Amino acid sequence: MNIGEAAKASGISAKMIRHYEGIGLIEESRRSPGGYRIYSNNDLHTLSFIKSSRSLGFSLDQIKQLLSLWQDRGRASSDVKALALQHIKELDDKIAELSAMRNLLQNLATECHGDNRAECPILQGLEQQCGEAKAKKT
Amino acid sequence: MNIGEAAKASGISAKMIRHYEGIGLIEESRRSPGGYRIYSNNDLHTLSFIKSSRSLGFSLDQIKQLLSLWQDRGRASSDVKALALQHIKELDDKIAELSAMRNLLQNLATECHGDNRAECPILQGLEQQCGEAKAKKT
DNA sequence: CCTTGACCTTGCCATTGTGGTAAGGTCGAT
DNA sequence: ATCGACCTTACCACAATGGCAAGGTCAAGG
Repeated sequence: MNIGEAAKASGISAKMIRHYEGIGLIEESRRSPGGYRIYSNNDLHTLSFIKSSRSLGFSLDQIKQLLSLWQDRGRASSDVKALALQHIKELDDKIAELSAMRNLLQNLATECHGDNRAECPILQGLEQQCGEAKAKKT
Repeated sequence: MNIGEAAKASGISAKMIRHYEGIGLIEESRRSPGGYRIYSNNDLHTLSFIKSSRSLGFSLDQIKQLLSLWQDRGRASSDVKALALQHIKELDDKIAELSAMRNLLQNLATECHGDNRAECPILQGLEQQCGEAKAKKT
């Protein structure tokens, strides 16, 4: 099947399929005489695996590892689990970070009348030491 | 004060201060005869405001709006609150998305023995319809 | 046989926010 | 005069995705 069909079937855009090939996440596909990429059901299976992994928030780099474990019959499930647990931790950290932001902001917003007067606890909060909320990049 | 001191005092890197100037988030600063940027306490105040806003997860675009409201004596606090509520919604959406991922992944991980055998429910989950987890970009 | 339209190809640019590096200028102190 | 610490601009990079443009392929229908 062509890339368009593979895209539709896998839920990954044609653009991204080409990109994944370019960065070596998937192998270069076979080509038709005219140069069109051709995908087998097996390829589609791989694309779907990638799609699922992306849906769970794994990075392309992590997916590269997942893929090689997936294709390694001699893998230890502990290796997979380690990757998963690490990602769960990343998710938890991010969730905690966002929740902290949310709560701080919610507090400020609650105090704000939200009328046509200029006085505004939200702006006052931002003006002050509000930066205490440590928001680290991950 | 020079950009280095302003950076240290505001918690925003010199690199970013220049960048913010470049994209018009802050005005071009005064310059010393030698071409060095010079910052006043007032400028520092603005930088701190930006820092706080970033800590709460506002985008630079949103911060541009916040800044103009902040500097507008005739603002209505409702406008600020609207911005804040919108951002809270964004945060909530993101948190919900990440939590959904986390929970799905946690379920898979719980079922995985994590030993040296190859059988692995996590990989099996990714292989199957796991893509059900709709993870939309925001 | 030739045209048309749908699909494919590559390649480059944009996004968001931040970091890095390089080549050079400034400044204060010795 | 010189040295080190700081500054300047101007590029490149990341991650993951989208968009556009100029051109090639292919199948169907006239």
